[in-house]
Amino acid sequence: MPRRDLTEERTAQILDAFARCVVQYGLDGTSLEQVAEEAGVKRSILRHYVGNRDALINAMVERVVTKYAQQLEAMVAYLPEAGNERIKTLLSLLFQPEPDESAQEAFVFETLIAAAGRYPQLQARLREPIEEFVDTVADQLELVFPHAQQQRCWTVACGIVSLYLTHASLAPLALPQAHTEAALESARCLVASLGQE
Amino acid sequence: MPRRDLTEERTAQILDAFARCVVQYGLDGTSLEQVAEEAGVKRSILRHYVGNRDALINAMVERVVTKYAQQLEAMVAYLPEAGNERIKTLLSLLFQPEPDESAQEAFVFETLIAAAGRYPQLQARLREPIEEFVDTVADQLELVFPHAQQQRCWTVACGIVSLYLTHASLAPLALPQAHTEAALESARCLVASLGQE
DNA sequence: TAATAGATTGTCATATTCGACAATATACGA
DNA sequence: TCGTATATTGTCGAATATGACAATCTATTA
Repeated sequence: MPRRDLTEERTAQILDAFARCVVQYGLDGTSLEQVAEEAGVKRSILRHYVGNRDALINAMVERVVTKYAQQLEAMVAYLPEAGNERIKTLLSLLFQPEPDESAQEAFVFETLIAAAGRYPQLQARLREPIEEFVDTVADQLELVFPHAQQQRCWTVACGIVSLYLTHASLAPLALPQAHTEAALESARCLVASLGQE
Repeated sequence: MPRRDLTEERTAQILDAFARCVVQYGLDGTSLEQVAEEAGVKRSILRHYVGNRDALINAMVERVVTKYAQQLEAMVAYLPEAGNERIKTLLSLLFQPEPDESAQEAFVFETLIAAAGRYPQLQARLREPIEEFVDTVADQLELVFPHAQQQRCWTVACGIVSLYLTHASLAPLALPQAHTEAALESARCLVASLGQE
């Protein structure tokens, strides 16, 4: 007899709006009023489905972390089987021009990282996706360079992820294409070092 | 007969406070009231010396950019003459554990970068310090590897700067020491590639 | 010491924010 | 069709934000 449960849709709608607001107004500087307007709902709705700011932040942290994991998984699934092409494709995917939306996601993540200094529990929660990203890249490298030391693969993976993160966060600057190419070239250079043993 | 001019001190005091607030409340989400309180002055003082939010933001952009340039200059001046040690010292300086204050500066910079999407004039202003950073590192590399192609040096410089930026912005996560070492090792690997021609 | 330019403080009107809760509307099943 | 659980809207009070400007204080120097 009750009405259809809209919790999931409304929650996603509100958290997406929150992410957009955070870019401009910060994690603690975004008013719930603004979020509601950005989401196109009344503030009472926001309050009803999510709660106060603490609840909003916690919900977004979970959303960001799971989204990250999904994207990573999707990317790995997309890679071709062939060993040679596998790393090549991986690097192409990482260092392609980023859509605007992606830059927003990157900045929200950085905002959460900066907040980790204040909210210690956030530290551990945010370390996970980073570590997982690095480990996943390291796994791919080990597949293609079975003779390389695991530690070397991990180090190179760290380097690649670092290069990618900067690439993503500097996107709004619209630097000359050469910067992206340099990042890609640097990543290739690191990978190549694995084959020289 | 007039009183001593406090414009510089007060402005610096206020802009530093603004930077601290921006980390938590964002560029447009920080109330001038909060900035004034953080700076330990009345809001009227802030208004007197700096003005409204637009003026505050513009002033901080200039401050961030000039600070960046000064720090870069100071670092280069500190490097030893000896060619071998020069790059080694440079990398040591870049990839040492960052003080908390530095992480804050990095995030403020990222916040401005994210805002560059909204304020196009910011784009050009923020590109400068990045380009200068890369060019400076490239210069150091050319000094030590005179036989390497200039373009290769620039590419490696791009990579090193990227690795550094990620290192700085992930600092609040307090990742295991191994990550910093991996970034340093990756940077060394890129540098080493210049000597293999 | 007295005059003065600038520092500092106070206050007011208007607008926004947030939490809380009451009130209403509507889709679904019985 | 009707009851009901849920969605949605409305509103109130306390707190805070902002711009403008008036008022007061104080270090400096003539």
